[in-house]
Amino acid sequence: MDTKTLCLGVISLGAASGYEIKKAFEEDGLNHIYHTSYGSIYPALTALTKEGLAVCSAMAQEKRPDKKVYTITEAGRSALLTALSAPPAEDKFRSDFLFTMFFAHLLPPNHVAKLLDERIAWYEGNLAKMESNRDCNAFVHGMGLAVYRSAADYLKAHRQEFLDQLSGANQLVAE
Amino acid sequence: MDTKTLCLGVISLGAASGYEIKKAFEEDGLNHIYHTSYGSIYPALTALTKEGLAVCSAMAQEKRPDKKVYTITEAGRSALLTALSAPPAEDKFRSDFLFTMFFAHLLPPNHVAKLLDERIAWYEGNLAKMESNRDCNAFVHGMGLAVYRSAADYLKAHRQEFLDQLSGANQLVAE
DNA sequence: TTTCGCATGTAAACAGTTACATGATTAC
DNA sequence: GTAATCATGTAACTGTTTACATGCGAAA
Repeated sequence: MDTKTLCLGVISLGAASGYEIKKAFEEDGLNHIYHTSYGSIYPALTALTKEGLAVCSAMAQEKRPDKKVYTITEAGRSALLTALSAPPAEDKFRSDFLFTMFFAHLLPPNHVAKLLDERIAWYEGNLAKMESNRDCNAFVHGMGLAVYRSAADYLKAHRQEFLDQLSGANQLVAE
Repeated sequence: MDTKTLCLGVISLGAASGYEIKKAFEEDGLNHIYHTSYGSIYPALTALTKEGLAVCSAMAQEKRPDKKVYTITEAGRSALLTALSAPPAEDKFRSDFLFTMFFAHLLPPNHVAKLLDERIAWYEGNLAKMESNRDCNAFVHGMGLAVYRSAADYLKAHRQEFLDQLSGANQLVAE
C-alpha cells in the first residue's frame, strides 16, 4: 500500500489537508495500522492531483499559511476501490523491543526490567488513548484494542518470571 | 535496528551463513519480529567482516557452491551489546489487511468475508507452526503466540457481526 | 519433469525518513 | 519564555525490495 493509496483512503472519508492526513495516522484509529511522514504525504498529494484522483483547493487563512484542502474525485474513488480490491500484502512488523528481548540474556537484568516497564506503560497509555476516542471503524478499532490488551497482559503476567530466569542464568554463569 | 545488527544477533547464537540467517528470520522465532531479504543480508555480512565484527570461513561443499560461514568476533559481541543497550526504536507495523478492513464499507461483503477467512486461516496456520517448533527464547515466543492468538480469536468472534453490519449498511444504501 | 531446497551475490528501482527551511499563534 | 500546534514543502540520505545471474540435487 503506497502513500498515495493511504491518502486517497483518508480523503475518501472527507476532504483534508496534508497536515490533517498526518494527524489521522497518529490519532484517528489509523495509528496502529500505518505510519507516514510529511515527506511522503505532501509529494503523494501532489501526484494524486496531477493524476486527477484528487482536487486541491487553497483555503486562505488569516495569520497562517494557506491551507490546501484535497477532495477526492470520482476517478480517485474508483482508483481507491481498485487498490483495496487487490490481495493485501503481508503485514510488515518490525520490533526493536522484541529483538532486544530476544537477546535479553546478554543485558543486565535491571536494564531489561526497565525496558519491560516502559513497554507496559506504553501499551497502557495507548490503550487509554484508544479507549477514550472511539473510532469510525469499530471492528478495526476493536482489533487494535484486543491485540494491545493481550500484549500488555502478557508482559505483565510474565515479566517477573522472565527476569527471575535471566538472573538465574546469570548466577549460574557467575558461579 | 539495521540489518548489520540483526545479523550480528543471529550469529551471536552460533556461526551461520547468509542463507541460514535468512531462515532464522522465517522460522526460528524471529519471523514475527523482523523481516529481511538476501539483498540486505549479504551486503551486511560483507560489511561486518570488513569492520572486524565477524569472520568468514568458506566451507567447501561437494556439489554445491561454497558455504560462507560467519562467526562473531569479540569486537562483534561488544558492538551487539552496544546496539542492544540503546533505547529501542518504536515498533513499526503496517497492515494492508487492516487498512482494507478500515474501508470495508466500500467493498462487496463477500469479498470482505473472503479476506477475513483467509486472515483467520493465516493466523491459525502460523500459530500451529509456532506451537510445533518451540523457540530458544520462551518469553518472546510466548508473546508472539499470545498476540496472534488474540488476533485470531478477535477475528473469529467478530467476523459475523462485522459482515452483518456491512450488509445492513449496504441494504440501507440500496433502499 | 517440474518444483523445492540449497547457496551466493549485485544492481537498479523504489520507498521512506530525516533534516532543513519558514513562521505565526496559543497555551503553560 | 518555551513548548506545542498549526501549516507546507524539498532534498538528501538511507534503506529495502525485486529482478537478475547461476546452478546442482532431491523429491514429488
